[in-house]
Amino acid sequence: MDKSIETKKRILFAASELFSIKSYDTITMREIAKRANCSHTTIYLYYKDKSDLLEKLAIPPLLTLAKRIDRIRSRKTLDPLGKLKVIGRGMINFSIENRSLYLTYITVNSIKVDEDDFSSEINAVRNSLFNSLKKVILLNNPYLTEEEALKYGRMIFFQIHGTIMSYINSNEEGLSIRQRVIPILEEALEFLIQGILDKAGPQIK
Amino acid sequence: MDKSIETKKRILFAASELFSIKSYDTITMREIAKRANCSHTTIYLYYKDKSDLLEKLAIPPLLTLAKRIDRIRSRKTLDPLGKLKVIGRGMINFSIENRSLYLTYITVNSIKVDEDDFSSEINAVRNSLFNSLKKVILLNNPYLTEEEALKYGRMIFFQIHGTIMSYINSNEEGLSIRQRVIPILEEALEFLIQGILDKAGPQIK
Amino acid sequence: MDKSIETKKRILFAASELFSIKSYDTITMREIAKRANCSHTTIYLYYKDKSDLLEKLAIPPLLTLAKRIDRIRSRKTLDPLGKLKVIGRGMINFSIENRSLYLTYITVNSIKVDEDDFSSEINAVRNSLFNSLKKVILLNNPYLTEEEALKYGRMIFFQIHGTIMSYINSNEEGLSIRQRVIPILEEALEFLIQGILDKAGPQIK
Amino acid sequence: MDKSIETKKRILFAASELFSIKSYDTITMREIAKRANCSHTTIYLYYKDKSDLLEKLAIPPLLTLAKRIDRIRSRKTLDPLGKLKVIGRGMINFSIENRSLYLTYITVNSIKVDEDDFSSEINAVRNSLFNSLKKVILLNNPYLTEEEALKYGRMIFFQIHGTIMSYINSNEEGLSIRQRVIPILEEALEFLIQGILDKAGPQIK
DNA sequence: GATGAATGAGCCTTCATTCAT
DNA sequence: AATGAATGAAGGCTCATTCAT
Repeated sequence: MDKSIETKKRILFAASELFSIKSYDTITMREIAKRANCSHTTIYLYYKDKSDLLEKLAIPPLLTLAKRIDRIRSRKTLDPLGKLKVIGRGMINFSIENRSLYLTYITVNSIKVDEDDFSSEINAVRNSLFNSLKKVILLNNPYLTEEEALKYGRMIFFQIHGTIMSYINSNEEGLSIRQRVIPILEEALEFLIQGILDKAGPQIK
Repeated sequence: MDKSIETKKRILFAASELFSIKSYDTITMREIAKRANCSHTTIYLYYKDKSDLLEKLAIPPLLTLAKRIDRIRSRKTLDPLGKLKVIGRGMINFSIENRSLYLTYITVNSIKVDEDDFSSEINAVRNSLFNSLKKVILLNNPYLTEEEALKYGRMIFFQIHGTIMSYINSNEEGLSIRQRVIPILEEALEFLIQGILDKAGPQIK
Repeated sequence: MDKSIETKKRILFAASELFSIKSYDTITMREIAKRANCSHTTIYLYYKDKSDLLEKLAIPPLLTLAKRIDRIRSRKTLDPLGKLKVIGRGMINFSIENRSLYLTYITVNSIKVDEDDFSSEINAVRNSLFNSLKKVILLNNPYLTEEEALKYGRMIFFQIHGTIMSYINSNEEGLSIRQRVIPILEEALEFLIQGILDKAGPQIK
Repeated sequence: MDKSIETKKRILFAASELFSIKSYDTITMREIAKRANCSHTTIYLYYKDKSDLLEKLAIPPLLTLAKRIDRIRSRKTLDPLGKLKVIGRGMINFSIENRSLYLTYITVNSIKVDEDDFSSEINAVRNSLFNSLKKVILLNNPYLTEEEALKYGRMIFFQIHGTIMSYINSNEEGLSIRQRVIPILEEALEFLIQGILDKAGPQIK
């Protein structure tokens, strides 16, 4: 019983390691098995098939990210802009640690999109992510209409997403990416928030 | 003669359509052929192999885009911010028209990067694109150091890129995308440029 | 009219050149066409298909060889052993000039053997060749029974054939082959004929 | 375990059968598989690829033959000519039993000769075979120079080789071949050895 | 609980061959 | 008389997946 659980974990871990450096299509079951130190047939004991394995793999980190963002949002010691920066950094870190999963969530490229279970789950998480972003925007400028909040939520997301996409498929080291990219993102967030404050909240004054 | 050219085009178009929704590895020659309404062997009449097809597919539109941006940059009747907005709109239009390819250029996902010919060509164009962006930034704020210009060039690019990536894999209509996305992008560009002016050029005042 | 014949010839020549350096399977119609400076479809104007081309190609040289051997056999200025040597040399030359045809005749490997027309024609020629050999043996020792003549004909043929097979698939230069191989063959023929004289014709004495 | 070994053998056998009647290029993996009563993919379970299969196929029997010849050479109860005859018979038997492979060794037809591992191994064995032959010749006439021994070694080999080549691609029964061919070969060997003795060793007298 | 054995589907590519001009 | 366009069949090979133990 114990052993079985351990094997299952080893497989998941091996797969996640691989998914973090290679894309879905280029990963083979045998490769995963090798890393997990078991036969490739053993994988089928625990996972229906390759895409099942990916789902199982993908959901938890996504949830983690969503939770993490939520937690940041409600942290009291941070000012609204600070929160946004931390979130941005969090997403960058996440994208680096889960390189090819990130792509998977956003560009549902490789996964059969017709498997509703999965894409709906993923969509749920994605939406919760958007929502968090929107809420933080509202924290920054509480006078925004719902519509404006949505719009600026997207704007911010686009900036973060674009940043991430610029390296997501490269082989660059995580550290090097962070050093290069985080300062740019933080400054961009400052600018954007400033713009949002200036333009959309004259009444604050 | 006529017919042959037409077939070649059909193949190219089919491939580009597919490349717009799937990654290199998951696209098969037979799939392309089916879409192009010809036999998969016919493809080999016009393209050496799969990777050749991709190259042929990618380079020309990229060049067009680069040229277009360059032309905008040197237009005299536009103020610097206006130029940036036009460029942003241009890239969005391009990404919609070549939904297919945009991904390919930026996320060199699938292509064996060790094939120098290709990646160098693509990189060249990509760099010229970056450069144009940088130059327009400098037009907006001539007091920037080279380094700052580079940094803000990237920042702007990330915003545009992120915007584009948000729909590039969807099936949404071009018009609908434009309506939804261009206002956000233009406002974002305003904010960013404003930030760049405020922060990096206090001496202007 | 003229032109057509010329094209046909060019094709045949190109094919024969190729067959002399490569094996049937590795030669492609396009390759032949290229060498013949015409389209590969043109070949089908003159030859039913690839194997037809080979047949047309194979018979004449074989006939030539058979005739040549016959002529040698009836040359008056040569003693019987001399004739055999000249024949041996002739076969070696032939095998060098028609490297891959030689193989084809003897090891009917590549050609569909069920095409009776061809194999029968080839067999006919092959038999006439054997016959010539037998007759020369009889010239050397007229006291042989028919059966013995057949047997020694084979023996001689085996020696020649084995010699040829030793280089037929190599890339060695014709000249080098000749220098290396002809002396051995001639001496072998001497020995064999001597043996045939000694043993099978004591009555001559 | 047992089963796997059996399958592997079946594949090897099927391949060898095919190699005995067709050339490397014309044999397909699927064809082998059909004969071996398994899927063509199964072959890849046991052999890296087509050429690997051929290697595995070729080396062992060749080694066996080389050893066998060596053993004959050093047998004390046989006179030199007798040894040669036994060797000749051995090679004929071998070629009949491995009809399949004989061609492969000698006419390295099909194998990419640039794969050094393989051709070197095969060449090694082939050379050892030649050497054995040479040594037996020297046993017959110890007064030969090294060069002469080499030359006569070849001569003998050509006779044997030619004999074998004459039936190697036929469907004739082993027994029938032996009856037809061995007497001829033995007599040929007698003649050749006699010639070698007469001519190359006058000093013996 | 785990695995070795086996397979079918499918991929890229080549080639002889036919069709239409 | 000749050719460019197009194709089906086939080949080597890989991979996810199933079966039997």
